[in-house]
Amino acid sequence: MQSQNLINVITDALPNLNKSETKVAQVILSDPDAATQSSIATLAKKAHVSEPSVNRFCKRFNATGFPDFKLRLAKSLASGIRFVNRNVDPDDDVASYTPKIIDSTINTLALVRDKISHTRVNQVVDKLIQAKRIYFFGLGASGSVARDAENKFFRFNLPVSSHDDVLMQRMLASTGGTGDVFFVISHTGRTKEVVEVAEIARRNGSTVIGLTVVDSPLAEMCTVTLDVDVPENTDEYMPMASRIVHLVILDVLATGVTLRRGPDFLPHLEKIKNSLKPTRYKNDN
Amino acid sequence: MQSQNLINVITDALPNLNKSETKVAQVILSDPDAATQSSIATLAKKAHVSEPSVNRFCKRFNATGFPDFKLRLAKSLASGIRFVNRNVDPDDDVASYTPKIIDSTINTLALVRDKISHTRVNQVVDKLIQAKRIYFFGLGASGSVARDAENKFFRFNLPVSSHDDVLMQRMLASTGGTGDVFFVISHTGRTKEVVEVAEIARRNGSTVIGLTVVDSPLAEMCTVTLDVDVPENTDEYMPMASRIVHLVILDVLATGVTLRRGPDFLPHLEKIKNSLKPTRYKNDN
DNA sequence: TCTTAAATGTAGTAAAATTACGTAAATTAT
DNA sequence: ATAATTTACGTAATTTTACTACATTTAAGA
Repeated sequence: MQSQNLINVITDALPNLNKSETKVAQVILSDPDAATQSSIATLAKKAHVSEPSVNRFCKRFNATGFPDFKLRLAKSLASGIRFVNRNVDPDDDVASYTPKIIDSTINTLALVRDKISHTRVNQVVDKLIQAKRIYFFGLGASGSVARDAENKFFRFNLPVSSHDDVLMQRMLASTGGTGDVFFVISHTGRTKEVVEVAEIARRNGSTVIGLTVVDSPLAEMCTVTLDVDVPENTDEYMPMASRIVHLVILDVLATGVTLRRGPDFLPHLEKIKNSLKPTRYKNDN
Repeated sequence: MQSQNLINVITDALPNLNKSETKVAQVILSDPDAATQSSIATLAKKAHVSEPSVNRFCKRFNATGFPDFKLRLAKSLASGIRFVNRNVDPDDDVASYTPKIIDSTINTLALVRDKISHTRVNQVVDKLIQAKRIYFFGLGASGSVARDAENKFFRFNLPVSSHDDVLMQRMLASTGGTGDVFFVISHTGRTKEVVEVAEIARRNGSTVIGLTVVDSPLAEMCTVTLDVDVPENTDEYMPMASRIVHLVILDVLATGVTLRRGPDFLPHLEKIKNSLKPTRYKNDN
């Protein structure tokens, strides 16, 4: 993997290096932080090798040159990198598992940020803008995602509802038609009931949007799919990141819709916000 | 603070910079990763300023010079996290607002990771382990967080329920007692109804756990509070990050409980996982 | 409007990194 | 063992990059 820690890479490569490269490696490993702040000349001196040797050393590790190498070394040294991609151990204490779980969520989000299709997002926003009515469907953990989505989207002055009852979902899907958008959320994309509901809705001419996994049965059934390629967690201790990802994607969609509505729509949002003020103790925003 | 992220520092300083420095800042913030790989000349060209201006800019941020500045920038960029705290503009397109929203969520999570009190997390896990029964309470957006929590915690073979009905919450709070844990989730910590419910539960001898804001009326009412110091979003376009944070904290708590239960408990979790297999199309995990 | 200070740019200089090339060491084949 | 060939390493020149000193412009204050 590209994001593998440079220091580990160097340590691993140590036995395969030749004389002068080993000298350079040792100097860097003995004080990587100092290395990031030295010039090629001082480093060469410290390692008792020539400058080009240091340069060649850098290129061996896929850097374009010495400055690039230092940059990558600096990134490896950054504090934020700590727990990246590490799983929770059965004997971890709070101070260990807390950042691990949060970091793992952060990494997943970063992945989604870089991979999500903007075209698709746009298409979905299009559909949501055109909708006369929106239904959010989800079962299990996706049920609360659907509910959260309802809480976000009712603000757009549209009939919106969320459902986690399979029978209810079937009935609604079969009564829907043009102008109705069924927004189906599924962590696996393979739950039979969910796929069937999507099929029913589709057959009746409704728009079906899927927030689910690439190439899943559900994805194939939808008008547009926002397929998220979140790595499946095999670890028992690790929580499901897809819920979080789905929520954030719904945030993105809601923002997309708000922007399309234009600035004239903002007072309406403000009104909703203010409606809650009397329910709160003072010193509020 | 020294470990403060350079990008945040630049963003904060933005209003105090003079013309050419602002130009430089904008170019760097718009693509920090590119900045770390450019020479002072190319950066100066991009920002339409002279090279010494870039150099002065770097020195203003306590760097010894341009290379040192790039190094520090690189560290801030480590682990794929862009800490940029840019807001969504009314005329942003998908490609702009999508990463902005995800980055903002990531940024908030990173903040929580560094600030959350491990002692408190431990205390809450203690209480949850000892609980005979757990009620998750939340209104509005926190309602779906509560529901998600229920979906996670029922796996521990405990009577668990979630409620978003104020009357129901009051009744349950007043009938509770020792061994009952009321887990109250609130974005603001100032919703009167919620604070009252917490008070009722507390009076009846139940344990009240708050997932809410520091120094809020709710926080003061609780046996233990996990107070999250998530920056309030004033921007209309920006989604509420606290929901996500709350969900992730609940992930952390659930993991804490799982670990305390020990390895003997894993087969039980496995059983629940397997129970869903028949509901899915094949080729599943 | 003049004075002064701050901001920015120009041009020259120094430093750093890279390349081309040559020599030395090591490896292989004879 | 020694010649041939490859690989490793260094020297020196070149190029790129960063920095400094100073000049010019712009803005602010009197």
